[in-house]
Amino acid sequence: MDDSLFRALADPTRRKILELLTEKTLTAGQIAEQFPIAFASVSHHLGVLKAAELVATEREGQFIRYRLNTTVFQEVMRYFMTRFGGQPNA
Amino acid sequence: MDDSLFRALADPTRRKILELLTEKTLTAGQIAEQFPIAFASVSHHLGVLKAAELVATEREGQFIRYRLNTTVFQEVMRYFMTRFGGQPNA
DNA sequence: GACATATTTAGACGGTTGTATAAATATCTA
DNA sequence: TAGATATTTATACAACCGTCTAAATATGTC
Repeated sequence: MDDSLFRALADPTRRKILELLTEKTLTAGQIAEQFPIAFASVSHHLGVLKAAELVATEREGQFIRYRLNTTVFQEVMRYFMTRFGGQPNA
Repeated sequence: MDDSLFRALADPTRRKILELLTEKTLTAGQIAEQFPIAFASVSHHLGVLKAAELVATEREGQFIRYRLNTTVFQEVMRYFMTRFGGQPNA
């Protein structure tokens, strides 16, 4: 399991970004304006999420549109199911 | 969702500890001897896992026995299922 | 009580991380 | 091309994190 994935999930701002993206795709600006921190800081978080392949991007003119990469979430869920989804220990 | 939970999962040594505990319960020493780092460092990791309630402990004479807390894992899986388990976005 | 074993706690240290501001890059419009 | 908007990159800095050694705590044995 890739370490960058869990590290990316370890920050609450990044998890919030992911939750926003479950509703609909959003541009970087639309995401940034929902947080009280600087745009550049949100951009940094987006970079972390993208490096972990939790999100994907597409340029749309001046804008860059972000969407969830659901494939990787399936990997995360499989990780938990296969390792920790069994019977409780004695 | 509690922040300590994802932060606890963000370290590979701690994830390895959790995987060891899926097999059977183990004492702190049995866990520590499986890693190339100092016992005190493993003890620190165990403290983080315990604070996140991913593991629980029980004293057994001189030893302290660690076991998985499967309840919290169910919460983690529910988090992913409810938020990211749906249809891919357009 | 004295000593050995098991484990945690305290304090220190270097590397990483989240944030900020400023500069750079990319696109659009006139 | 010039200027406006959207976004990222560069740089800096304080806070956090993983690790270490040493000391402290707890239990068992003599």
